[in-house]
Amino acid sequence: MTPARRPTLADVAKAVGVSAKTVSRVLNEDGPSSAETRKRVLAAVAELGFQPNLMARSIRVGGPDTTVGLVVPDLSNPFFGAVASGIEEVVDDRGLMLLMGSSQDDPGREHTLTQTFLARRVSVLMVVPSVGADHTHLKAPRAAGMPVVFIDRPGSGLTTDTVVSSNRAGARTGVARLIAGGHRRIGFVGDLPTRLYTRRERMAGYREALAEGGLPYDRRLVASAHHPEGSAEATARLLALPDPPTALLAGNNFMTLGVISELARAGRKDIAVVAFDDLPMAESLQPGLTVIAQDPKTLGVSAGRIALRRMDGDRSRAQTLTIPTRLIPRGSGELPALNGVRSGV
Amino acid sequence: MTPARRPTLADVAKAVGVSAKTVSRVLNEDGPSSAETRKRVLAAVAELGFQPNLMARSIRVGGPDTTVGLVVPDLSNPFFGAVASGIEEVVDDRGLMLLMGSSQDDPGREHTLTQTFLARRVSVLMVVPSVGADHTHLKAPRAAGMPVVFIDRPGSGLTTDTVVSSNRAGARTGVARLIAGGHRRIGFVGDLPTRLYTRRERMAGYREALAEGGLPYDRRLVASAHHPEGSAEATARLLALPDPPTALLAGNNFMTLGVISELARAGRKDIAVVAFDDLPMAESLQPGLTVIAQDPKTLGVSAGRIALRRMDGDRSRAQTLTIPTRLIPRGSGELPALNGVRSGV
DNA sequence: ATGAAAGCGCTAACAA
DNA sequence: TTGTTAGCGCTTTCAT
Repeated sequence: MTPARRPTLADVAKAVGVSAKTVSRVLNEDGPSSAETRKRVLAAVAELGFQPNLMARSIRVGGPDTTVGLVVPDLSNPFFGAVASGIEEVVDDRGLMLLMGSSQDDPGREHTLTQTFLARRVSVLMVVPSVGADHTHLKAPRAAGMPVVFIDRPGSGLTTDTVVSSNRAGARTGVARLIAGGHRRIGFVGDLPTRLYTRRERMAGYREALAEGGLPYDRRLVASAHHPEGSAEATARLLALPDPPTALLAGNNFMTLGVISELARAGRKDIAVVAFDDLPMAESLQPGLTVIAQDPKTLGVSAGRIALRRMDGDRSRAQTLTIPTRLIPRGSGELPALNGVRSGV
Repeated sequence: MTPARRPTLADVAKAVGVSAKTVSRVLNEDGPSSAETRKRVLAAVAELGFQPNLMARSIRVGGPDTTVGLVVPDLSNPFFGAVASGIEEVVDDRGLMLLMGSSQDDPGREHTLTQTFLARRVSVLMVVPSVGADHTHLKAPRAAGMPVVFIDRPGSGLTTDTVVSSNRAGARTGVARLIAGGHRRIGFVGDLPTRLYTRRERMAGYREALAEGGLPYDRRLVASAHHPEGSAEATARLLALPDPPTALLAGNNFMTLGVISELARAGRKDIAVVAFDDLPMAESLQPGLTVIAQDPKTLGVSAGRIALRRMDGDRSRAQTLTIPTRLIPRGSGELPALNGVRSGV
């Protein structure tokens, strides 16, 4: 059997015995219509299971689609899930939906995705830029009225609204805490690539704190990894140094998993840890994990608000909004520098 | 200044001095075109920053939109992020994108979302059904060729492809493990509402295991909560019973957070725990958390594969696919029933 | 209060 | 190899 064709406005019109325009009027509460016609039209709509074709509507009206295009590196990363949730919360009231795609942090994929979004005439484009991606192709659409917002990292080749976390200050605060606890050798386990904006900023904050504490920067105390497994290995290497760190800064949620896992495996309860990003069971670890919490939902909410303002005609200068991070002390960052006392300068 | 209008196919055609159809041919690699024209067309496209309007295309071609509509309860829940990621992985090759919306487990919102998706003519509709939601309105579109897949829970009022986890067997295996360890009083901390499919199934598995182990079902050992905080309180109540459980089954990831948090707070290392859903730091807890791991990504991948098969014309009977869960022993489920020996029958 | 005709941006079908 | 015409499903404009 051939599948039943989806009914169109014309089908409804024919069924009722009126013109298509009349049906359109009833459904959109456009011009006037008699109670009688209205009733019969609605009956036919229900009867036929008619669904107006929103694409056809968009075409005719000429306006943009009712979607927000969002490019994230990884759909399964809870951080970006929270961002998406924040965006949705804000744009939902305006009838906008989320069209999402993941770039895998690949500039090529990111470009393909943004092009597709443009072709789909999204109302708003939001991007978590990949390292090495260029965004010059977004200039014209933006000039034509489509808001573009960068999230979590600045974009390149386009000046537009941007929402990021206070990465540098957060890292500095966390490391300062460790220094205040007496630690003098503090390691940093960061993610890759090292050119990644958040990595660079957190690294910068780490170095600032060291400088402020009068501690030397020792590049041997800095390790990097892609995955939790790599992070665990990196942690092991750091602890095997002749003059090992007594405290660690974990650079993001994945790095933290590796650091914690290795410390647990090695039974090293003496190593202080401050971690970037809060994690679900952080407070149930022993000791509890001291974190620099980001606020991904607020990143999304802010991005959404800015976009709506732009859609409402705000033509002011592009702004960069920095969402504060928050140090949550839970124990692991408050461990005294016992080893530090022994092996320090 | 009035924003520049986005260029259309006609604009490109005029700029090059050819017909619209020729431009269309070049861009879609439809019929033949001379190398010369092709070059000039592409130049003009780049020059004007032309982006074909995909919605107009869809309308003309008559086919569905190139999107997969996905309704999940909560975008920020990593479980559904993983599901989404699995779907995307599969449908990406076919040029399909994810259009997502969250229902907050509200049947009304779910209905609105699915209606919007229908109006947008999504190629595929995937839904994690809310308790109490009805899906009869999806019958016609499905008959008209739009695949509908239920994920994680069965839908209602529509027979269609469904992908779920082996909730019952998983729970049974987990509880059997505890019984094998000598536990005779085993509590269950489940989520709400109790009518939720996954909750019911896991509860059923819990009871099956008790029965198989020759243990009585004691409803006082069953507690429920919405949030981790509630789960923590529920756990405390269970442990305060005159004849308290010596082991607990945590019903999902949020419940687990509460259980673990309360046990840590109370310093109860003697309570055995098996938890539904794996969690990032489960192995770093002390003892490591024994879990019944679901495979949300595979849920998504399977749903995607089924949908593609349907799009390719598969008209076979609707199938229900059950994705296995996997018990991962890490210590917390292997604790001996010390209290059980003392206070058991 | 309702309808007829034109057109949104694009492509199928048929010429040339 | 290229162009012309018509039409997707809807809404705008202008009549009636």
